[in-house]
Amino acid sequence: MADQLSRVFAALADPTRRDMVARLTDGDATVGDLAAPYDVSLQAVSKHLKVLEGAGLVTRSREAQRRPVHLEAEVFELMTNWIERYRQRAEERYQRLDDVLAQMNDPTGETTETDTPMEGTAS
Amino acid sequence: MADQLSRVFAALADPTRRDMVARLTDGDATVGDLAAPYDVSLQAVSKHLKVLEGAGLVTRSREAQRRPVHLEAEVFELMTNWIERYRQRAEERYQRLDDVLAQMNDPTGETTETDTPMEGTAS
DNA sequence: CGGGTTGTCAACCGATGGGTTGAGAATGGA
DNA sequence: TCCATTCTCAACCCATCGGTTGACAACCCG
Repeated sequence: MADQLSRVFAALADPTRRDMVARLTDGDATVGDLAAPYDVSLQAVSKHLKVLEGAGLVTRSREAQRRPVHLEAEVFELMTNWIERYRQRAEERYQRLDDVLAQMNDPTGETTETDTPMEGTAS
Repeated sequence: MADQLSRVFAALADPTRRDMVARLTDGDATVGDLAAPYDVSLQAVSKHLKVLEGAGLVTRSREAQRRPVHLEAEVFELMTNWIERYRQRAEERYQRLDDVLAQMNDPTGETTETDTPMEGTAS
Protein backbone atom coordinates (compact mmCIF):
# COMPACT_ATOMS: atom_id res chain seq x y z
CA MET A 1 0.00 0.00 0.00
CA ALA A 2 1.82 3.09 1.17
CA ASP A 3 4.50 3.93 3.70
CA GLN A 4 3.54 3.83 7.32
CA LEU A 5 3.71 7.56 7.85
CA SER A 6 1.17 8.05 5.08
CA ARG A 7 -1.06 5.39 6.58
CA VAL A 8 -0.91 6.98 10.01
CA PHE A 9 -1.81 10.42 8.69
CA ALA A 10 -4.57 8.95 6.55
CA ALA A 11 -5.94 6.96 9.48
CA LEU A 12 -6.20 10.06 11.62
CA ALA A 13 -7.73 12.14 8.85
CA ASP A 14 -11.10 10.60 9.72
CA PRO A 15 -12.92 12.13 12.71
CA THR A 16 -14.53 8.83 13.71
CA ARG A 17 -11.16 7.13 13.81
CA ARG A 18 -9.62 10.01 15.73
CA ASP A 19 -12.44 9.68 18.25
CA MET A 20 -11.80 5.96 18.56
CA VAL A 21 -8.14 6.57 19.22
CA ALA A 22 -9.06 9.21 21.77
CA ARG A 23 -11.40 6.84 23.56
CA LEU A 24 -8.81 4.06 23.51
CA THR A 25 -6.60 6.19 25.70
CA ASP A 26 -9.08 5.29 28.43
CA GLY A 27 -8.15 1.66 27.99
CA ASP A 28 -8.73 -1.28 25.68
CA ALA A 29 -12.20 -1.77 24.29
CA THR A 30 -14.12 -4.32 22.25
CA VAL A 31 -15.43 -3.60 18.79
CA GLY A 32 -18.92 -3.36 20.17
CA ASP A 33 -17.87 -0.90 22.84
CA LEU A 34 -16.16 1.23 20.26
CA ALA A 35 -19.10 1.09 17.88
CA ALA A 36 -21.71 2.08 20.45
CA PRO A 37 -21.50 5.88 20.19
CA TYR A 38 -21.61 5.98 16.40
CA ASP A 39 -24.61 5.65 14.19
CA VAL A 40 -23.05 3.20 11.80
CA SER A 41 -22.97 -0.54 11.38
CA LEU A 42 -20.57 -2.77 13.27
CA GLN A 43 -19.00 -3.67 9.96
CA ALA A 44 -18.14 -0.06 9.29
CA VAL A 45 -16.43 0.16 12.68
CA SER A 46 -14.62 -3.06 11.91
CA LYS A 47 -13.29 -1.45 8.75
CA HIS A 48 -12.12 1.60 10.63
CA LEU A 49 -10.27 -0.67 12.98
CA LYS A 50 -8.56 -2.38 10.11
CA VAL A 51 -7.33 0.98 8.92
CA LEU A 52 -6.03 1.87 12.38
CA GLU A 53 -4.41 -1.54 12.63
CA GLY A 54 -2.82 -1.15 9.21
CA ALA A 55 -1.31 2.10 10.39
CA GLY A 56 0.06 0.37 13.47
CA LEU A 57 -1.98 2.58 15.76
CA VAL A 58 -3.86 -0.34 17.20
CA THR A 59 -3.48 -4.06 17.84
CA ARG A 60 -6.15 -6.67 18.45
CA SER A 61 -6.15 -9.86 20.47
CA ARG A 62 -8.74 -12.51 21.19
CA GLU A 63 -10.73 -13.05 24.35
CA ALA A 64 -13.62 -15.47 23.87
CA GLN A 65 -15.84 -13.98 21.17
CA ARG A 66 -14.49 -10.54 21.85
CA ARG A 67 -11.61 -8.86 20.02
CA PRO A 68 -10.15 -6.33 22.45
CA VAL A 69 -8.55 -3.36 20.74
CA HIS A 70 -5.40 -1.91 22.18
CA LEU A 71 -3.87 1.47 21.39
CA GLU A 72 -0.20 1.51 20.36
CA ALA A 73 0.69 5.04 21.23
CA GLU A 74 4.34 4.78 20.24
CA VAL A 75 3.32 5.30 16.63
CA PHE A 76 2.48 8.87 17.50
CA GLU A 77 6.19 9.52 17.56
CA LEU A 78 6.43 8.77 13.86
CA MET A 79 4.30 11.83 13.28
CA THR A 80 5.74 14.10 15.91
CA ASN A 81 9.21 13.34 14.59
CA TRP A 82 8.20 14.38 11.12
CA ILE A 83 6.26 17.42 12.22
CA GLU A 84 8.86 18.67 14.66
CA ARG A 85 11.62 18.27 12.15
CA TYR A 86 10.03 20.60 9.66
CA ARG A 87 8.43 22.93 12.16
CA GLN A 88 11.90 23.50 13.47
CA ARG A 89 13.39 24.02 10.02
CA ALA A 90 10.67 26.56 9.28
CA GLU A 91 11.30 28.39 12.52
CA GLU A 92 15.02 28.53 11.91
CA ARG A 93 14.38 30.00 8.52
CA TYR A 94 12.10 32.66 9.95
CA GLN A 95 14.83 33.53 12.37
CA ARG A 96 17.31 33.94 9.54
CA LEU A 97 14.76 35.99 7.60
CA ASP A 98 14.29 38.24 10.57
CA ASP A 99 18.04 38.70 10.75
CA VAL A 100 18.18 39.63 7.09
CA LEU A 101 15.35 42.12 7.46
CA ALA A 102 16.99 43.62 10.46
CA GLN A 103 20.15 44.00 8.44
CA MET A 104 18.26 45.72 5.65
CA ASN A 105 16.59 48.17 8.00
CA ASP A 106 19.69 48.84 10.01
CA PRO A 107 22.73 48.06 7.92
CA THR A 108 25.11 49.40 10.55
CA GLY A 109 25.69 45.87 11.63
CA GLU A 110 24.17 46.13 15.07
CA THR A 111 20.86 44.33 14.92
CA THR A 112 18.05 46.08 16.76
CA GLU A 113 16.77 43.20 18.81
CA THR A 114 13.09 43.00 19.79
CA ASP A 115 10.61 44.14 17.23
CA THR A 116 11.25 43.49 13.52
CA PRO A 117 9.47 46.67 12.34
CA MET A 118 8.54 45.56 8.85
CA GLU A 119 7.23 42.11 8.31
CA GLY A 120 5.39 41.42 5.11
CA THR A 121 7.17 43.77 2.82
CA ALA A 122 9.28 41.43 0.77
CA SER A 123 9.72 41.77 -3.00
CA MET B 1 -16.06 20.03 3.74
CA ALA B 2 -14.51 18.66 6.90
CA ASP B 3 -12.96 20.16 9.98
CA GLN B 4 -9.50 21.64 9.64
CA LEU B 5 -7.77 18.98 11.67
CA SER B 6 -9.09 16.33 9.27
CA ARG B 7 -7.98 18.38 6.29
CA VAL B 8 -4.49 18.82 7.71
CA PHE B 9 -4.06 15.11 8.40
CA ALA B 10 -5.45 14.24 4.99
CA ALA B 11 -3.19 16.76 3.29
CA LEU B 12 -0.10 15.23 4.89
CA ALA B 13 -1.21 11.67 4.15
CA ASP B 14 0.20 12.10 0.64
CA PRO B 15 3.98 11.68 0.26
CA THR B 16 4.22 14.21 -2.55
CA ARG B 17 2.47 16.83 -0.45
CA ARG B 18 4.65 16.02 2.55
CA ASP B 19 7.68 16.48 0.37
CA MET B 20 6.38 19.82 -0.84
CA VAL B 21 5.87 20.97 2.71
CA ALA B 22 9.35 19.77 3.58
CA ARG B 23 10.88 21.69 0.72
CA LEU B 24 8.91 24.81 1.59
CA THR B 25 10.77 24.96 4.88
CA ASP B 26 13.70 26.10 2.72
CA GLY B 27 11.67 29.12 1.69
CA ASP B 28 8.82 30.16 -0.57
CA ALA B 29 8.68 28.63 -4.02
CA THR B 30 6.72 28.98 -7.23
CA VAL B 31 4.46 26.26 -8.54
CA GLY B 32 7.00 25.45 -11.23
CA ASP B 33 9.80 25.18 -8.69
CA LEU B 34 7.72 22.85 -6.60
CA ALA B 35 6.68 20.74 -9.57
CA ALA B 36 10.18 20.26 -10.96
CA PRO B 37 11.22 17.16 -8.96
CA TYR B 38 8.05 15.23 -9.61
CA ASP B 39 7.11 13.36 -12.72
CA VAL B 40 3.59 14.72 -12.93
CA SER B 41 1.88 17.55 -14.74
CA LEU B 42 1.84 21.09 -13.43
CA GLN B 43 -1.89 20.76 -13.03
CA ALA B 44 -1.47 17.89 -10.64
CA VAL B 45 0.89 19.95 -8.54
CA SER B 46 -1.57 22.81 -8.67
CA LYS B 47 -4.20 20.48 -7.23
CA HIS B 48 -1.89 19.37 -4.46
CA LEU B 49 -1.33 22.99 -3.59
CA LYS B 50 -5.05 23.59 -3.40
CA VAL B 51 -5.31 20.76 -0.89
CA LEU B 52 -2.47 22.19 1.18
CA GLU B 53 -4.06 25.61 0.98
CA GLY B 54 -7.43 24.24 2.03
CA ALA B 55 -5.77 22.75 5.07
CA GLY B 56 -4.24 26.11 5.91
CA LEU B 57 -0.74 24.71 5.56
CA VAL B 58 0.12 27.07 2.75
CA THR B 59 -0.81 30.48 1.37
CA ARG B 60 -0.26 31.90 -2.10
CA SER B 61 0.34 35.42 -3.30
CA ARG B 62 0.91 36.94 -6.71
CA GLU B 63 4.13 38.21 -8.22
CA ALA B 64 3.89 38.86 -11.94
CA GLN B 65 2.94 35.55 -13.56
CA ARG B 66 4.27 33.63 -10.62
CA ARG B 67 2.30 32.45 -7.60
CA PRO B 68 4.77 32.10 -4.74
CA VAL B 69 3.76 29.50 -2.20
CA HIS B 70 4.39 30.16 1.45
CA LEU B 71 4.39 27.64 4.27
CA GLU B 72 2.22 28.43 7.28
CA ALA B 73 3.93 26.36 9.91
CA GLU B 74 1.67 27.40 12.77
CA VAL B 75 -0.89 24.88 11.59
CA PHE B 76 1.48 22.15 12.71
CA GLU B 77 0.45 22.99 16.23
CA LEU B 78 -3.10 21.89 15.51
CA MET B 79 -1.75 18.39 15.06
CA THR B 80 0.83 18.37 17.79
CA ASN B 81 -1.81 19.60 20.22
CA TRP B 82 -4.08 16.72 19.33
CA ILE B 83 -1.35 14.12 19.30
CA GLU B 84 0.29 15.24 22.52
CA ARG B 85 -3.02 15.35 24.31
CA TYR B 86 -3.76 11.71 23.68
CA ARG B 87 -0.20 10.47 23.80
CA GLN B 88 -0.07 11.90 27.27
CA ARG B 89 -3.40 10.36 28.28
CA ALA B 90 -2.15 7.00 27.05
CA GLU B 91 1.07 7.33 28.97
CA GLU B 92 -0.72 8.26 32.17
CA ARG B 93 -2.87 5.21 31.80
CA TYR B 94 0.13 2.97 31.33
CA GLN B 95 1.56 4.43 34.49
CA ARG B 96 -1.62 3.62 36.39
CA LEU B 97 -1.57 0.13 34.91
CA ASP B 98 1.97 -0.34 36.08
CA ASP B 99 0.89 0.70 39.54
CA VAL B 100 -1.89 -1.85 39.54
CA LEU B 101 0.45 -4.57 38.40
CA ALA B 102 2.92 -3.60 41.09
CA GLN B 103 0.09 -3.87 43.61
CA MET B 104 -0.79 -7.32 42.39
CA ASN B 105 2.77 -8.53 42.64
CA ASP B 106 3.42 -6.89 45.97
CA PRO B 107 0.09 -6.55 47.79
CA THR B 108 1.61 -5.33 51.03
CA GLY B 109 0.11 -1.96 50.34
CA GLU B 110 3.33 -0.02 50.09
CA THR B 111 3.91 0.60 46.44
CA THR B 112 7.51 0.08 45.49
CA GLU B 113 7.90 3.78 44.99
CA THR B 114 10.07 4.28 42.00
CA ASP B 115 8.61 7.48 40.63
CA THR B 116 5.43 9.54 40.25
CA PRO B 117 4.12 9.41 43.80
CA MET B 118 0.52 10.36 42.98
CA GLU B 119 -1.07 10.36 39.59
CA GLY B 120 -2.80 7.02 39.47
CA THR B 121 -5.20 7.39 42.34
CA ALA B 122 -8.05 9.11 40.57
CA SER B 123 -11.64 7.88 40.25
C1' DC C 1 0.18 44.80 -30.51
C1' DG C 2 1.79 39.82 -30.41
C1' DG C 3 4.16 36.15 -28.25
C1' DG C 4 6.27 33.72 -24.26
C1' DT C 5 5.92 32.35 -19.51
C1' DT C 6 3.38 30.74 -15.61
C1' DG C 7 -0.28 28.85 -13.70
C1' DT C 8 -5.52 27.66 -13.26
C1' DC C 9 -10.04 25.75 -14.71
C1' DA C 10 -12.84 22.01 -16.59
C1' DA C 11 -13.81 17.53 -18.00
C1' DC C 12 -12.72 13.12 -17.74
C1' DC C 13 -10.81 8.43 -15.82
C1' DG C 14 -9.51 4.56 -12.77
C1' DA C 15 -8.63 3.57 -7.97
C1' DT C 16 -9.69 4.12 -3.24
C1' DG C 17 -12.66 5.18 0.87
C1' DG C 18 -16.50 4.93 3.85
C1' DG C 19 -20.85 3.23 3.98
C1' DT C 20 -24.42 -0.51 3.37
C1' DT C 21 -26.48 -5.48 3.53
C1' DG C 22 -26.09 -10.49 3.75
C1' DA C 23 -23.76 -14.49 5.09
C1' DG C 24 -20.92 -16.93 8.17
C1' DA C 25 -16.83 -17.90 11.33
C1' DA C 26 -15.41 -18.35 16.23
C1' DT C 27 -16.28 -18.89 20.70
C1' DG C 28 -18.83 -19.63 25.41
C1' DG C 29 -22.61 -21.40 27.80
C1' DA C 30 -27.20 -23.96 28.57
C1' DT D 1 -25.49 -30.36 20.91
C1' DC D 2 -27.63 -26.15 19.85
C1' DC D 3 -27.99 -21.32 20.49
C1' DA D 4 -26.62 -16.61 21.46
C1' DT D 5 -22.96 -13.39 21.16
C1' DT D 6 -19.37 -11.05 18.85
C1' DC D 7 -17.13 -9.97 15.07
C1' DT D 8 -15.31 -10.51 10.06
C1' DC D 9 -15.65 -11.33 5.02
C1' DA D 10 -17.65 -10.31 0.53
C1' DA D 11 -20.12 -7.76 -2.64
C1' DC D 12 -21.90 -3.69 -3.84
C1' DC D 13 -22.76 1.75 -4.09
C1' DC D 14 -21.48 6.33 -4.59
C1' DA D 15 -18.33 10.20 -3.51
C1' DT D 16 -13.77 11.67 -3.45
C1' DC D 17 -8.83 11.54 -4.92
C1' DG D 18 -4.86 11.79 -7.81
C1' DG D 19 -3.82 11.78 -12.25
C1' DT D 20 -4.46 13.10 -17.25
C1' DT D 21 -5.34 16.44 -21.43
C1' DG D 22 -7.04 20.68 -23.49
C1' DA D 23 -8.30 25.33 -23.19
C1' DC D 24 -7.41 29.79 -21.41
C1' DA D 25 -6.37 33.56 -18.00
C1' DA D 26 -2.83 36.72 -16.25
C1' DC D 27 1.11 38.86 -16.72
C1' DC D 28 5.82 40.60 -18.76
C1' DC D 29 8.50 41.98 -22.66
C1' DG D 30 9.97 42.94 -27.55
